[in-house]
Amino acid sequence: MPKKRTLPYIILGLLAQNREMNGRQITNQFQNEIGEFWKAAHSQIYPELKKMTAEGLIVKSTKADNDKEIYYSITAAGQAMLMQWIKEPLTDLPVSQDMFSLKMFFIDDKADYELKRLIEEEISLLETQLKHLQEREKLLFGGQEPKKAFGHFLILQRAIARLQSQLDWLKSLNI
Amino acid sequence: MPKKRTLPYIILGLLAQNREMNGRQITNQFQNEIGEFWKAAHSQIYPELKKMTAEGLIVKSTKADNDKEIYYSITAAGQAMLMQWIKEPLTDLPVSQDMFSLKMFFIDDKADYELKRLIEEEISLLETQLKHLQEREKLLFGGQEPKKAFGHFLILQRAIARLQSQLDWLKSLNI
DNA sequence: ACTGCCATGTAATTAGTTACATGATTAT
DNA sequence: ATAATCATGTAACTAATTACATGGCAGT
Repeated sequence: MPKKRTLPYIILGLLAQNREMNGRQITNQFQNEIGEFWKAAHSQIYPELKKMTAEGLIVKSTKADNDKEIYYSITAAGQAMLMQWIKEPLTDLPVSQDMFSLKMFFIDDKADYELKRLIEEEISLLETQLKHLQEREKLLFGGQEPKKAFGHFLILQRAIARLQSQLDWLKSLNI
Repeated sequence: MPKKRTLPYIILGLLAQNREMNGRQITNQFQNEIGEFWKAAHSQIYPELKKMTAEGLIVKSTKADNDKEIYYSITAAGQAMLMQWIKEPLTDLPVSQDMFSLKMFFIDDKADYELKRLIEEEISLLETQLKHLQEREKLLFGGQEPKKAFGHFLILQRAIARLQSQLDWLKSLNI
């Protein structure tokens, strides 16, 4: 039994929201909110789009004036597969491959300078990301609960709350 | 340039703390605290141990009465490489491949039943994990700040705080 | 002219997962 | 007896990363 794949579902989800996207537009999605939870390079996406087309989950088309850009749309079969995926129960929590925690884990001595250094670096990274997400929230929703894209709104709220609480915790340490 | 590896450093870190472990003991570490941040199956660990032995980062030995169990210890070269890794600056935040957030992201409608279902499932998973970590904390540290394994203590504290704040946030939602 | 971005693709390699496999020991 | 756990290993496969590659178009 092969490993459970995720990337095809993300692509289906994007195409369910947009009706038509090219490979580059899909790739760019991983630079914002989705990038908090999944990364994929264009070199992985283009072959995946071909595979999904062959499987009948998406269809491609080109514009009359520009045959360089290839647009994809979701099919009924793709829609069905996306819904089935969302309905599958959550079986386990994610493993966040967190270098900060991993390195900390191996520092035995409270007085080790590296401990302090790691905490400062992590605070800096978290603050930058928090600012970025707060700007995204303002840009996309402006503090208002939206009619559509409600899930998107929620995960952005959640990511912000999570960053904020991590920062609070780190700053409360007396190292 | 190949992708930055992490597993060898984790193995070095464990052997820096323990002086001698066999493959199974190393594998088992991924079921507790380290498992929050990294997963590895024994089928990945055994070949890695051989590779690291060939590179002179660790050395192997067997007990006189049991040649089935192979124990490994860290070398000076291994120690040096571990310290160098810890000193490398943190460059970016982890991507937690979180199915809950991903699925939520694709739900547009606040009234969609799947939204409520996902939240309930996530709460259940988080509560189970929180209980587990609270028991670990009691077992390992008993509420006391330790002299040694201070980093271990901190990441356990941090994981618990993070789970707690995620639960608070989910429960505060009115879906 | 040069830099950067749009747009798509392939090649080479590594990391990680699942499954297959063996044999010993311990508990019910 | 037989099931579970200890202990080590290999084989087959997939996912993902890095690097290589091409050509057009827009701005300075």
